[in-house]
Amino acid sequence: MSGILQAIRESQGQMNRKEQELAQYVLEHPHEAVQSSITELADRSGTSTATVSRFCRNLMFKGLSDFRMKLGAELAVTPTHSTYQDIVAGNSLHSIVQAIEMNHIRSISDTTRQLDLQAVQQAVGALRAAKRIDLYGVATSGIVALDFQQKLVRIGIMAHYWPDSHMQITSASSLEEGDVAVAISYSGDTVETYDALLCAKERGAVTLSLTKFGSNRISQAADIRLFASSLEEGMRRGDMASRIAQLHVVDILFTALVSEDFDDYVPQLEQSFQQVKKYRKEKGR
Amino acid sequence: MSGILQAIRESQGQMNRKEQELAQYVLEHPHEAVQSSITELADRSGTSTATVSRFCRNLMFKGLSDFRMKLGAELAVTPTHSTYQDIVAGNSLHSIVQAIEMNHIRSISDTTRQLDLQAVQQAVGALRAAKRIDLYGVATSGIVALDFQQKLVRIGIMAHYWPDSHMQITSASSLEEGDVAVAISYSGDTVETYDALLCAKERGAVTLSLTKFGSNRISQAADIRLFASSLEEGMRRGDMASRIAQLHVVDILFTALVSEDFDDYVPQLEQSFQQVKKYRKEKGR
DNA sequence: ATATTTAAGAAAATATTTTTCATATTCATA
DNA sequence: TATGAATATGAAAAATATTTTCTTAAATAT
Repeated sequence: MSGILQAIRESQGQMNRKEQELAQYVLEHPHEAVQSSITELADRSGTSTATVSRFCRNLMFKGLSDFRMKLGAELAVTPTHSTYQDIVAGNSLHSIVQAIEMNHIRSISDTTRQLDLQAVQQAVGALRAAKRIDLYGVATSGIVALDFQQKLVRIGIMAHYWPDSHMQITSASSLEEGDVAVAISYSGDTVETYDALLCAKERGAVTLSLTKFGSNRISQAADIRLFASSLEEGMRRGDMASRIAQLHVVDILFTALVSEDFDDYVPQLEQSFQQVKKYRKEKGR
Repeated sequence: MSGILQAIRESQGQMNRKEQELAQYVLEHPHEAVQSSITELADRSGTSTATVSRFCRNLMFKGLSDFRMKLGAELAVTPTHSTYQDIVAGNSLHSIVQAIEMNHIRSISDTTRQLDLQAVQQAVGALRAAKRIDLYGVATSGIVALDFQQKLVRIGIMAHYWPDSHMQITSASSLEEGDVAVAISYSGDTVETYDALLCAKERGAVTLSLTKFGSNRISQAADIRLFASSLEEGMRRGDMASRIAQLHVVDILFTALVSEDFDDYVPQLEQSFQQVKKYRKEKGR
């Protein structure tokens, strides 16, 4: 099942009654949904145009056309890698390997399909302009934050990540106007991460979120929202693919950043690489 | 090139002057074209909305939205270029996104292709049998190690990762026979990681390596060798894909481990998930 | 039981797309 | 070269589609 449909299914429970009905219709007839106009969609799902419009906004799309475009793109993807596989007891090693490969590849391409390039562009602009960048996240998302920090530091950007969530807030509280705070959370509901982001926002920092698709507190609070698609519910087995998808987005951000200031950053990257190498050599081995 | 773009190029010669100009714009900026409204498209291509509308009908689409939908769907299909893409200065955001997607997907499937299932099986056996598991790695590979540690701890396995490489050796020196030491290093040459692995080996631990493909000191020293493929290119820009590939292998190991002892581990996973949730709830939000 | 909040559709306001229509341009022919 | 027919094109009108506002109904809290 597609990342967007999966996201709809996951958040269906939190929706209003009519939106649930609409969600149901979309889940059952995704192809019709992508092709019909708002009136048709409203009629067929037994709702109203207003509800359809709100439904799309609530899912964090820019509107119906945006929803259509992105779902359409996802549905178009070749059915070779199409269905996410679940992993259960006593699977053969071979089937496990295949399932994981499929899930990872799928979540990377789903994430790419629904990526909002304008939001990416904005994010890159903000990151470039920032004097300082703070990263927030815990557990699996903390690892993604740490990864991003490493990359940023390597090109000489002052980026901070504290594994301790109190320190995350402490750090947020010293941000200044124009700095950037990046909140990473699969669910988009992690309390600690949300708090740190709010604090950063109060300080006047530009806030950026990287969460799963759909509506959630963290992305709602953020100025710039990025989404990583993933499949599974509830983060139990799920954070494997979601983490890969998040790292994928981090790589895109980072590469775009480097690409924009190629002449500044690439020598930096090269230098940090060489310095580490040299330091290690001198230690005598 | 996509079928629709190809068709446009082929019939471009027979078009009216303004439609040719529009066709040119679409050929040069297909992604902008699918996203913009008719007014934007008319403006950017230096034509009028009437021309845009007619253009679509002339190409036998039902209208602009139909054209958008179908071109969008075509563009969405991942181009299956088999070669890794390099990222250079001033790339368009879109080409960056495509290149990264391609590289990541490619490195995941390459890694899967060359994975030695017997080695994986041995690794899983050793990990299951271990009283304690030590993980070694620095920088990007340290993140992979940390990720693996988190996963193992979640199913109740005593796994250690120290970001400090002296502590890695310290930890290694207290391993015992039958414990497992996992060394993660893209190059396979990282001094600190190598030292920790050697130390673990001396203590009688089963040693496991996760490195790039080919011969390198760390994998030579290890009892069980796993390889993650990636771009060659010396680790500077390459470590994006290599890290994804390494995490992919980690996921395979972890899933295989869980799958073998499903009834023990899955409740553990579930419990650790619920405990975190409960603890967070109690904090009152 | 009453106030307050929330949900949802009708209708109004916007925005988008298509069609019509008037004009400009090209091309063939005398 | 002049003339008329055919075609191309954009402005504006008409038709559609989408979003927002406003009102009422329903749910929830006080």
